[in-house]
Amino acid sequence: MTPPRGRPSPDQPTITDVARHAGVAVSTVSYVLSGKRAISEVTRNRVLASIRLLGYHPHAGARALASRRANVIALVLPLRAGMQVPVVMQFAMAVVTTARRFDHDVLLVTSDEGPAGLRRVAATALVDGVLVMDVELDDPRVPLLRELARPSVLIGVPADATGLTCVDLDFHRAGWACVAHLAGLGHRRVALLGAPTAVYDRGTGFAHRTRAGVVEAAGEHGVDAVTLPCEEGAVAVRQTLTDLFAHHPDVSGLIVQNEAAVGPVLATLPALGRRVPQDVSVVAVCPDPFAEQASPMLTAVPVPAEEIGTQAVSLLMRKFGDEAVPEVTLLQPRLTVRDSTASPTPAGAGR
Amino acid sequence: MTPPRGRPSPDQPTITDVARHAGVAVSTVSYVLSGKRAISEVTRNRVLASIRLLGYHPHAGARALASRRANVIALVLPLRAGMQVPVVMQFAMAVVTTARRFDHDVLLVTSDEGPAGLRRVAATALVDGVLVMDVELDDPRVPLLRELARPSVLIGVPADATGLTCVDLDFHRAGWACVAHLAGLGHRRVALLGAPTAVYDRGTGFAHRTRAGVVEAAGEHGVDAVTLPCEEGAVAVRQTLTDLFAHHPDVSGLIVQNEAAVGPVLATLPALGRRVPQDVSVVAVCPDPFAEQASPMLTAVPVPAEEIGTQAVSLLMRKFGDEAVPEVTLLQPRLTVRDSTASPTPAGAGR
DNA sequence: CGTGGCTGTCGAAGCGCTTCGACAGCTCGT
DNA sequence: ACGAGCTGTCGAAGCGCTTCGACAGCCACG
Repeated sequence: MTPPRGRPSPDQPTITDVARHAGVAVSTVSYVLSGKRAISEVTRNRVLASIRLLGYHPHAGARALASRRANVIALVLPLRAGMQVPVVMQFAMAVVTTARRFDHDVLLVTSDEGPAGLRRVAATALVDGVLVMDVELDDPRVPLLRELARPSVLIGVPADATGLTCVDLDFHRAGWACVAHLAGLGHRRVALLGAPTAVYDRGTGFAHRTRAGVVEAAGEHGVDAVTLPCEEGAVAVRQTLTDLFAHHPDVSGLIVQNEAAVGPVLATLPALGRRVPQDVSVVAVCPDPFAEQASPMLTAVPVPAEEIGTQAVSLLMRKFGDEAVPEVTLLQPRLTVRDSTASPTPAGAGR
Repeated sequence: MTPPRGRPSPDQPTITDVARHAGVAVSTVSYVLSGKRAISEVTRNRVLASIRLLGYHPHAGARALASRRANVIALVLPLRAGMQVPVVMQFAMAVVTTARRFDHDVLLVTSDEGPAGLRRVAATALVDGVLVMDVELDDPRVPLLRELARPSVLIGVPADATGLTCVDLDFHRAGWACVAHLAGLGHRRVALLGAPTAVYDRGTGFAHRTRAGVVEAAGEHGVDAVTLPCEEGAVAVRQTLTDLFAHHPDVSGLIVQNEAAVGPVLATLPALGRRVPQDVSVVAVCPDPFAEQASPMLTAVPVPAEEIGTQAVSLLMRKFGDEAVPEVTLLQPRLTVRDSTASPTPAGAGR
């Protein structure tokens, strides 16, 4: 008997309702809201009062249609869970928060939709611009981004960045700084426990760059550096460390860039008879909270996920405003010294 | 000399362009796309060919305006980083993936916008419905959700769920199952290492429910259960465990529900002279990957983040279709036995 | 052979908003 | 006292799409 779905609520008020209620033209209401033309104090107040009273909110679709701006940006995140999850999350939050400050919303897109996902959201004008995270050195989305009608900002730097806008931590320098720190303490043999093999194979920039930085710094400082991938999970980490010390018993400095491995590494070393930092020093490349919650607290180069997110959004907004922006923005790493690094002890060194 | 921004690209094609190119009416193109009216095979093919040829994509805003459906849902996620980050991520990914299967996109909203954020996205018709995660027992957003014109689904169950749609793991039973498992193995004294204090204070449902389940099961099985909050970080965990064993030296079963604490707990116990599982059995409530990567592999009640996400989206879609859905959907926990639990050894028990 | 019911297509009326050009009143400078 | 130049407001024309009612042509039935 009752209709399938009554409309008990007298539908959301539209700008027309507001105009009628305030006794002005629709366009006047629009100008009050956008501020694009001068409106007298009294009229503005009358309109604002009506807006509040009626509980008016402009319809996003209509606005997007008429103004050709959706006020939404897309954020493309890697779905591959496990790895660097906290960083991704932290980053995402920074993006949303910053976007809101610019009066934009954020549409979440997963990497596994691939280039098609990008094309879809861009072509349908669902979003005004795109933020792509976890860009690989030779990423299939890069050419697409170049020809896309909408601005984009990449997190991570592909092999060829011409015509793009990229933001990232300078991982090369980060790796470099870790080695420099250890070398400065007197360590002569260090090892990089890097990302999982799959990450290197994928051609992920930050993994390769860190390694390159480590190798370069090792050369400059005259220390031996062995670099090896490191899978996730306590068992895998233990295996990796065991192997490492079997082949290189005199490694006294460890650089860990896989945040998922940080905990297990710290847990495993004592079990292997190596104390931190007396027998082996550990430097991590990971978010600060991680480093501070570890025991001992870790000397680390923090990954400034938040700052990267903020920067990325800001750059995108500047592009919306047709400003010219640099192709590559690399944030400088700062190494924070905590309790996990020390000069090698003679005993440790003599092992 | 050049105009501020030339329009070298001949603007995206519109439905009108497609219609003209295919020699049909605009409405015909629309019907081909929506399938809401019968279109002859030959016309459809002609239209589809034109669409492909011109690279046409319907304008999301226009579509939303005319059809009153944005095909976007909002996902409200807690910003509080640290805690259960992987679960949140896993969940978010499941939501996006499932939403895409229903041809919807996902707008990311942070909890810290509070009720205002919800109101905004709902009132502007930016989204058709809302998914709210991390709902507290007495959540300020709940009343708003009740009166909102758009459907919503909550992850987590507030104190009063009438008129709402909620999905969650049955944490009460999860806690219950952990105790039952330990009791079955012969443990007589168990402890719950719960969420951080702040989480209980916030009135977060799952924390309270798990504890209640633990307490109830303890009563039924005649075992002693002590429950205590547990902060994050290796140091805090060590402290908590030390205190625990100081006051309750004969606890032989541990239930850990704070996933961030799982690693540290496993690392700390041996250091405290308790082997797992010989001296103390450990059951976790955490995502499966975590449990499997730990060493030893953990007996655990997995948090089915993915299934919850999928369910939540499905329920929301059903509500879009005006279907009736249950107010509360509780997923049943399944306890997976691995290597971290065993019967207490006489020696261990006699401690 | 007329009539009723399909099927496939069209045209037009919006959806709610932005923006452009027009223009009524004013205020000034002369 | 008069036009120039402001200021503040209005009306109307879209933006690109969906959807409703109309209707031409066709088949089949009695």
